[in-house]
Amino acid sequence: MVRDAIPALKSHHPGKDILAETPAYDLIELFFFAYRDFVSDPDRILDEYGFGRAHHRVLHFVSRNPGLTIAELLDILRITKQSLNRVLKELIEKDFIESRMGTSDRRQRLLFATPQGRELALKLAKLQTRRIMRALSGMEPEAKDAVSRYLLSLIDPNDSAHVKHLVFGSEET
Amino acid sequence: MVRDAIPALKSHHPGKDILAETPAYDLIELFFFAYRDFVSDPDRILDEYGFGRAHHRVLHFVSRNPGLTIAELLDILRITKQSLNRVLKELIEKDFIESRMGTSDRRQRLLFATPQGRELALKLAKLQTRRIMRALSGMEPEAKDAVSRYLLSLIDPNDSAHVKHLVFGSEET
DNA sequence: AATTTTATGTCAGCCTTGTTGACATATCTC
DNA sequence: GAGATATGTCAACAAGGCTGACATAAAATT
Repeated sequence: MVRDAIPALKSHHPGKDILAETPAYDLIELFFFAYRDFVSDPDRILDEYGFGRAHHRVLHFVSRNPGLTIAELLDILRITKQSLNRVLKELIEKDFIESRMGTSDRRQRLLFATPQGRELALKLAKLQTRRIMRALSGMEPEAKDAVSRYLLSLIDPNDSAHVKHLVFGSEET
Repeated sequence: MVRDAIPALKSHHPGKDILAETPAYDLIELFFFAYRDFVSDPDRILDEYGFGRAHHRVLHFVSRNPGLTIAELLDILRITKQSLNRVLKELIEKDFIESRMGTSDRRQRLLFATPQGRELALKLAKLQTRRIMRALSGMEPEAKDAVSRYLLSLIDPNDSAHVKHLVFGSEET
């Protein structure tokens, strides 16, 4: 480990061993509190529809990726198909998501948000965006990019390519 | 795009609709994926002890804030005392946390992590720190500060002072 | 054509972690 | 002494994870 080659890893306290990894309590705890509040916004609205966070996640990714298959969705959410099916069934019954048979592979189900589903997904995304914009508003323009790169780097390296494609891959306009 | 259907949402600059708040999908989704992976590291170890994420949160904040009271812990975690008590009881029984009667107010319970508790808390914090350091390692030194300020600003303004004090306030050694 | 693999659905039951409501106890405050 | 406060506890319930087993249709392989 060529520690000195990476300034960010250099120790501020010369006595402390860098390998002991002084815990980054600040970033750990801020992450917890930020996430806690970040997901609380949608909760209130979801309640009115009889939905929970699990429904939100499914609706969000389906709305953002029309034609998503069950397998791809499972890979994104990292839950079992039984867990997914419970909430997905409700979203389909209440007409927020539509499931069509695959065209090339007819075993697959291609998922689409209905107009009603897209509307709710957008409403929730805007809510969260308002919080994000408020946070970014006081910061330098480069900050957003730094935050974005930080979050991306927190993701398991195995998945980062996949996530990158999902998040940035299909930029319309 | 039926922008003209809702006059109140019409933009001054065609194309850039301020009030429509184009969703920050990138930061929304990256936050989800980053958090998903961030909490997954400790999960594996907690399993070996028969603990879950709820135990982790309690142990973490007690370890970081020796003498924390039940009320303060409830305020941090935002859960009911019944939920807290379930996991706290287990942590006390298994000797990871110790509960002492308050000195000035004997109704209060002051919580302390035992040596075993501190050890586990530290082990988990180091695991998460490793992920954080890996993410920061490729970035400019100012990036950490930007991320920190961003996360802090995501928190409900009502709580940010409290969180700031909790996270940065008591820098011991 | 027969077989195997794959994508999905579904039943049944369990666990963790959140919730509400009611009630008990000790201690502090007025 | 009366009332407020900090905590503990019982019971029941809900959301959203999990495992295991089994079913079906369609694709892929042999």
